Amino acid sequence: MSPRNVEKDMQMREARIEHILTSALETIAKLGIDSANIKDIAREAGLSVGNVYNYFKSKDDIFSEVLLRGQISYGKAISGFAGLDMDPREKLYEISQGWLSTKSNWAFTIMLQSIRTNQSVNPEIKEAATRRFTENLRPLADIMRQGQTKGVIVGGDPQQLAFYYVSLIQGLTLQLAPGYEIPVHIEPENIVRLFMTPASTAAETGFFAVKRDHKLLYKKMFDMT
Amino acid sequence: MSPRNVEKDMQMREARIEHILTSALETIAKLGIDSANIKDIAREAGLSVGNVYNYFKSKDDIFSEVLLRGQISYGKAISGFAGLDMDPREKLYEISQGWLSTKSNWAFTIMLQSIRTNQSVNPEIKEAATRRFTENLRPLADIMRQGQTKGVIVGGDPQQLAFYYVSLIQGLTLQLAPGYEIPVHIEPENIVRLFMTPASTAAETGFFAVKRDHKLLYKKMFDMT
Amino acid sequence: MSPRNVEKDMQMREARIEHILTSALETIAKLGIDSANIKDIAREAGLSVGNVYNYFKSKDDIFSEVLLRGQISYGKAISGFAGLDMDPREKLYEISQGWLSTKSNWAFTIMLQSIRTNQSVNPEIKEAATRRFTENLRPLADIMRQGQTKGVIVGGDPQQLAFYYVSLIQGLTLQLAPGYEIPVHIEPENIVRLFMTPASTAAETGFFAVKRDHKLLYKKMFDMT
Amino acid sequence: MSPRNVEKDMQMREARIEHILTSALETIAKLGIDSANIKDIAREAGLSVGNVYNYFKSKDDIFSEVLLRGQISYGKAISGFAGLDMDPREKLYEISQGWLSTKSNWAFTIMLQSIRTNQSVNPEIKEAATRRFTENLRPLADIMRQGQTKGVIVGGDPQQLAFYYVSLIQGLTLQLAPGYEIPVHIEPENIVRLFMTPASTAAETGFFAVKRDHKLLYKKMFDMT
DNA sequence: CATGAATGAGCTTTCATTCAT
DNA sequence: AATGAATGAAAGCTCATTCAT
Repeated sequence: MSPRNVEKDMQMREARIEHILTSALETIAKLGIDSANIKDIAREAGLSVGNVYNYFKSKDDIFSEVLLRGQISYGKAISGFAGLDMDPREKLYEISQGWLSTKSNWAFTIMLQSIRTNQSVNPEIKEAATRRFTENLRPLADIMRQGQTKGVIVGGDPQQLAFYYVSLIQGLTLQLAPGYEIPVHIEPENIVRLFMTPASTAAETGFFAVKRDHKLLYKKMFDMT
Repeated sequence: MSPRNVEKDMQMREARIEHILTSALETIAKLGIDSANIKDIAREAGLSVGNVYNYFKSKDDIFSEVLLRGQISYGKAISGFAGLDMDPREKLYEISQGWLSTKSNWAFTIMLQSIRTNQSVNPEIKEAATRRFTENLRPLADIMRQGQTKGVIVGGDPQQLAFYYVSLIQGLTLQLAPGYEIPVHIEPENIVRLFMTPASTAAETGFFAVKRDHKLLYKKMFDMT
Repeated sequence: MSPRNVEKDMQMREARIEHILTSALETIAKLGIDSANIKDIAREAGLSVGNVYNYFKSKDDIFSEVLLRGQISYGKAISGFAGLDMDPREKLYEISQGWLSTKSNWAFTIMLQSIRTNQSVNPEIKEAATRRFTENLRPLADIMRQGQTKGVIVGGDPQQLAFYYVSLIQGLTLQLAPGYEIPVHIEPENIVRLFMTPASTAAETGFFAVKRDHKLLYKKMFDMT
Repeated sequence: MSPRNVEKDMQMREARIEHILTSALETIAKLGIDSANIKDIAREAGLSVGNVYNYFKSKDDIFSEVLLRGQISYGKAISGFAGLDMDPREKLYEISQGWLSTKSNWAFTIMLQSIRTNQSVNPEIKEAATRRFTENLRPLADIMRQGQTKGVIVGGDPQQLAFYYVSLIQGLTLQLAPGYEIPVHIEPENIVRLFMTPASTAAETGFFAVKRDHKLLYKKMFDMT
């Protein structure tokens, strides 16, 4: 019937969607979420403005989809770490290191805040974004609990600890936004140490010195899709 | 005509400026930084749109002035704490408690990020905001150092610790943005404990139970302008 | 306080609103309802596009307001006729003559239809327009009833007769749309005769020949606001 | 290749064209003439957008073709009635009843008006639509004349009477547009009575009570293509 | 200083039409 | 013929900023 390969079309379409989302994220990372408009995103993607609307029904749709995929991807990565047989301290280290070294992550953080606090955004989208954020705390709380069981992570409500950890990471992420850097070093091992028990900290001799291709592991987790 | 009148005029003008800035902050807190426009701010201030422009030359001007004054005020408050003769842990507790309990503080955090990452904002303004942020780390680092000297705060570069602390507080502040709350408790004493030494944590028996009108103290510091 | 005359401002504002509505009607009459856009209306009114939005919140708002005022005005005129002490046949004649001789009335008829049948229009607006149309049938039915009582108007449900009469007038109105005229004369007295009883028609000798400044009377009724 | 195939192709093509036109009319009837776009029409027809352009060169082309065929079909039906050996009153009754009971006829009326009043439509198309409308008055005038000869239809210029009759029917048709109904009954016999002579009306005892499958006859006339 | 009407650039979105496959 | 992705010209609307009063 159709002179075109339907299956290939579908694949192309999915690839385009992916491409637009990537371009949107990059545009936000470059221009800031306020200045990033459809024209810029389309240009970044190498498409016409009108064509973008063949794949997404609105700008909000694009933005919330970018955030959605980021949150899902992040959630899977953290869940992956939670399920690994590895020192919980090391898990936190890997997560911190991986997240902070990925250039455009601050854009995700900004988007999450923007979507949650912007009055003109559809309430359902806001609610969904908040809910996914909350859900993503769970695997992190699991890691905290694992650490507490082993006596290497400080006591207290694991979910609250997870919340502090995530807030700290997000806060730091924002400081890493391009343009004007803050002249203070960020060292993942020091971040983790804040959550470690006295004994654990004392005993730890060169724990973090272990060589490992961190990025690879983190990336691997992210690709556990 | 008389010098008295001129002076009084100046005071009136300064009061107006203050009032507009307050209204701007409240509007942002209410509507989000994207939706807050001049008309809204003018309405909140009870002024006409045109009249607002008699006091500020642009919207960006208002926003960066709001941020500027917030940063200065915050800096003074922290410096005030740094100079006090008080247990450093208590200082951190007071600061955490005070900051997190002030409703519209998340708006400052959003503004700082918005100004720093928005491409259309004047680079000088961005640079200034970043610089002031960095400067405000110093008194906090002083408090950290005081704690380290007394052996109650964990070791490491005090400025880095201050940076982590501020990032954590800012990250938490964002989660407190109105609309959709995250169902996790935030307890200032637990935040401070993350930065305390083993010994300090162990010895601390009911340390934070001391009754005090925290808000009053924090407010007092903030009003040291 | 205000250096401007507030009352005068209000009057100006009302005049502007009126002016925009008139311009909108004229634009529709000139270009057709499909082609009439805000830019055209603004140009016709001698205003900038943006300024139009200081008086109306949307294009639909303008259109439905035009229709609303037209319907109200029409309703008042018909009610006025219904209350007059005058031969009902003459009332119908006046109404027919007056309505058909007003140039832009076809635009009202088109608008009513457009608003009622356009899926993208707010349902409340559609409902309101339909309701007002129905309400405006009543005074016309009163006139029919008056005629029936005097034995000069044919029998049957007065409201149904009114509905037929209005539909006929509206149908004719549409044929009068500018551009390409239909080469058939429209004679108000013949229209009225369709609704007259045999006796009434027979007895009528030169009834409609009576000289009168019809337009004046009709206009007068319209201005009974 | 063979002549047979060419002929069959032509038939297929004509069937497609017919199908698209029907789909266009249904889409307009469903969504209103403003909202009906090519994508909707193509979907209704079960074709791709691009393929529709293999049969029509523009949207206006489709619309004016829908109207053209409707007008031709209507003209043939009326001419058919004019040529029948039947009471003229009955002819009018059949026409009224048939036209008003066909669901999507209001769409034709709207289209006629839209095309005639829309400035962006090709003038030739507008002129043609108006001309055909005028031509279609003739057979109706013939029916009026037949009635006048028999003394059952009121006097006056037959063409003018036909014009009134058509306007009335069109006016009523618009009121029948879906969405918000006007709560007034429409009774075809009452419509016809408006055009009947006193004697005719008096003598008529149960004239319209004659049972007949009206729709069938009307349909039959319409299919005289 | 005070007002809010006025401007116009810029944004998001729609859609008839074209075109590579 | 058949497809739907691609285009680009508009449309509606918003809003920071200016300006006559």
